[in-house]
Amino acid sequence: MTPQQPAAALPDAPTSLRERKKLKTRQSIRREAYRLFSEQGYENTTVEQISAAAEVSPSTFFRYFATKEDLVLSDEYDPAVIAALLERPADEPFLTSCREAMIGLIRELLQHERDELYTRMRLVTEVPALRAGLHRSSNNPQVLFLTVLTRRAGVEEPTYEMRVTSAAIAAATAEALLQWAAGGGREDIADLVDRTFAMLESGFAGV
Amino acid sequence: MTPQQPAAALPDAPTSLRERKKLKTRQSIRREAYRLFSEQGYENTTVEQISAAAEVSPSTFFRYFATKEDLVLSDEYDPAVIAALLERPADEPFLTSCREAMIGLIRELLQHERDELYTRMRLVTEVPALRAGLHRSSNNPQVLFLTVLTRRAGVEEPTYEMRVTSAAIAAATAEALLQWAAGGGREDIADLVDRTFAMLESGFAGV
DNA sequence: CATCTTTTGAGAGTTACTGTCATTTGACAG
DNA sequence: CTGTCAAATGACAGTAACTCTCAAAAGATG
Repeated sequence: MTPQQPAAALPDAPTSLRERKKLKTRQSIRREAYRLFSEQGYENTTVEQISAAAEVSPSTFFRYFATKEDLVLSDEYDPAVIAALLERPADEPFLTSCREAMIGLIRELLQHERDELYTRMRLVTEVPALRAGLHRSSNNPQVLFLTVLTRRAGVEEPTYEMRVTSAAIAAATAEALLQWAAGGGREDIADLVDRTFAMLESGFAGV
Repeated sequence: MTPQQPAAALPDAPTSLRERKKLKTRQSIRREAYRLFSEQGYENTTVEQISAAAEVSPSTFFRYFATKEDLVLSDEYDPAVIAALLERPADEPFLTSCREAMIGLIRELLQHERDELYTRMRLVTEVPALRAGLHRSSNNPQVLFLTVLTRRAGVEEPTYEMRVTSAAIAAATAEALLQWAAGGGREDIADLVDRTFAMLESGFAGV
């Protein structure tokens, strides 16, 4: 491991008034939405209610979030994940790169946004629509891994092997996060991720 | 491998007139739907159009298929998959059981319903909504594998290790089928599945 | 043929989204 | 401070996938 900078996981503060207002609106929509979700559930909460609570029009809601699912599933971590993966030595086994990168990022994330992450993952475990939505191309972690894998190999098109690898890693990682949320956030997530990758690396020897 | 009966992959013929009619309606809806999909695409085809073409009311459509996605994603293979998996020796590594069971089933399937399988997988590769829908609990292969794993271990609740294993296997198997469809159905699917499981078993050694 | 049960169709309602257009609001030059 | 332009917003109309309810049609049964 090389010594690290504080990991640019968080985008920098906006400058103009316009940008600041947009950010506030976005946060307001998210906050009100989560509040309503916790009070009456995801399915029983309409976009109209969320918009009203956040004091914007439904039109505006959909300008900020393409779908109601995106409210929960979209994040801004993609660039950080890609960066962390690319920082790993290119000759390291990809599984190792992923394990180290993911553990580092998640640790970072837990310090700053633990509650939000927990709420979100909790929702994903409980709402079937969200669980499926995880695999929509817009927020699919598989394409992230695939992107890095392809770039690392220095080729244009990913091979079949790369796709399978990315799919398996994405599925396993998602399972770790879901397990963490399902367990009330009490388990050590780094340990979960570690165990998960150990299984992948060992070819599921014990099972 | 034990010698096999002709694999009860297909449910037996219905008896009463009522049952025969229901089956015909179901097939008619599916057939007209696929025809319309191929003519104008999945997204551009409405349930109303499908219902009209199949000469049933939209109400009836939703009595036969819970959602428009289900038209493509639902199948009747689950019992066959479970049976094939349970036939394997319980002390065999689970990956081996899955590989053998899946290859056997897919071979069987290709002989009888190759065209339909191809059309469906093709649609899944091309329509993002369907790709995500693959992970809805109703048609999620992961829960299939998980069911068998749990039963084989003779426990009530699946362990975390079982969940990760099922998730990885399901993701990898899906990738094999999708790759087969994406390649125009020309590749040998048994070979694809074989390569896929080899990757899982080797711990993705090459990557 | 009469009756009971299952299947169907009609219709009204909900909700997530899309597209358009006029209005508002912040950015910026003079 | 003012006028102008671009970006953001809201109002509104429309679409399509469902859901629910109820009455009519059709197969099952004695």
